[in-house]
Amino acid sequence: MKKVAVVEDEVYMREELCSILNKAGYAAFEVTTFENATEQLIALSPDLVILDLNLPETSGFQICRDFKRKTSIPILVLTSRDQMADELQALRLGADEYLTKPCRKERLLARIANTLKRYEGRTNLLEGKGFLLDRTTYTLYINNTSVVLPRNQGKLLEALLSAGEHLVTSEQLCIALWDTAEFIDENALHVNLTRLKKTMANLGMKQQVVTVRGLGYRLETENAP
Amino acid sequence: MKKVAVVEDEVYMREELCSILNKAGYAAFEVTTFENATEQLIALSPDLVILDLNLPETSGFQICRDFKRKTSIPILVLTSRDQMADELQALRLGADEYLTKPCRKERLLARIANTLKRYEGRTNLLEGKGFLLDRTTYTLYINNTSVVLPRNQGKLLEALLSAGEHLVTSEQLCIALWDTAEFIDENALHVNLTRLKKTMANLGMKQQVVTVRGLGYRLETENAP
DNA sequence: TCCCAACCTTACACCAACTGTAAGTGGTGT
DNA sequence: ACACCACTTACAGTTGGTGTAAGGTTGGGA
Repeated sequence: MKKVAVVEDEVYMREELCSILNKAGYAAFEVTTFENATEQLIALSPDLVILDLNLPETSGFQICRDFKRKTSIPILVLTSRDQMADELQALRLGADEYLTKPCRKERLLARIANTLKRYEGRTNLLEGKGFLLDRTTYTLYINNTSVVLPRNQGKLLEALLSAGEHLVTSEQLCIALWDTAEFIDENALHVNLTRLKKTMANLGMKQQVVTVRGLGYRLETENAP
Repeated sequence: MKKVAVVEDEVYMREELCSILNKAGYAAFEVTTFENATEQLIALSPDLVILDLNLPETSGFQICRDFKRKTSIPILVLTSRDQMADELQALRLGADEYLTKPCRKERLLARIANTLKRYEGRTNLLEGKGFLLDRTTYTLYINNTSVVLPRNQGKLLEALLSAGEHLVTSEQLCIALWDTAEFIDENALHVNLTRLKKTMANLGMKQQVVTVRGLGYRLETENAP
């Protein structure tokens, strides 16, 4: 059953929403304190967030941006603010839908279902500069096409990618590959790195693996020519 | 530059839209005859389609369904029909956005940008009941996880899926597998089908392969228990 | 009821792709 | 110039996908 988080300060509205969601077969969770709403949401890790914009103590916009920066969970903004500027702002900050109150429950449910559908399978995607990586299958999406990376190359790219563009030591990479660093096989690691570099180059990826002599490796974004 | 197709019968509206799109940095393409609109769209393969519902000779709903069955390109419905029933119907048939005319261009552009962003990397996904299939790599997305199908199983599932739930003959499946039906190897086909059935069962998929004796195969959706 | 064709299952052997090994090359700092 | 680290390449073992073939089931017509 899909989890939906409801971030709304007005009690009656919140309960009404939860009731609708539960009847429609979702598991609804209420967020009732807002100063650390983003952390609460991350801890809850729902499949979708319904977010009001007018909140006490903080702004819905703020939550929207913070949450989207850390997750790829969809956000549906449901608000009484009907100014276009608000809508544009919310969409720009990463909201996936923007509905204004009052909103009939059929429309709300249809939009929720629609949004969830489009996020199907998107849960395990890691985001790189100009590409996406599925951490489960190591399918790489780039330039409107996709390739399945060999397992080792996938693991390496995942390890590098989840470090942002920070340095990753050989040891960490060994653990990523073989779940142990006891008997580090530097050679095998280098071979696998070479292979990854080659396939990334062949795909024309914007990010490339850079070695930091004596320390480890990191991803680096190519400068525009 | 992203390609946007405009399916709209009213000349003034169409040109206006294209002008807005071009100014915003998209490459706009007009569709002006509608009886084979789906084929035209497929041939064009834009990054997004703007679709009117009231068209001569055919229905926007029809186009929406047909197009979504064959591609995973996003559709933004832009129509003067403001009845909720129309909106629900469009969303159910696979539309990604539903805007009613008149619509300010800022809102339209914001929604377009938003939709395109969320479709990044998803261009080759075929949609099944409760799962998605990447036609390039045969990565299967189901239940918040993903698996890469062996190539033959992927080809078979792709062939079955793109026929909706209609019948597919052995001959068609052979062509899908080996690009020829000259020397049909019924046996090898059956073995591959068995394998596909087994992996689908193991994944607990809602759709399953049903054989129609003497005619061929088709996908069937399991009834709820 | 029996029979035959269509279909399914299973096991096995071939083949392609990925992986680690190992030997040899390049390049960087002292 | 040397030592050390990093890279490249080739090769062989392993794994997993595929077609083949043989035997088992199913279903509809005589």
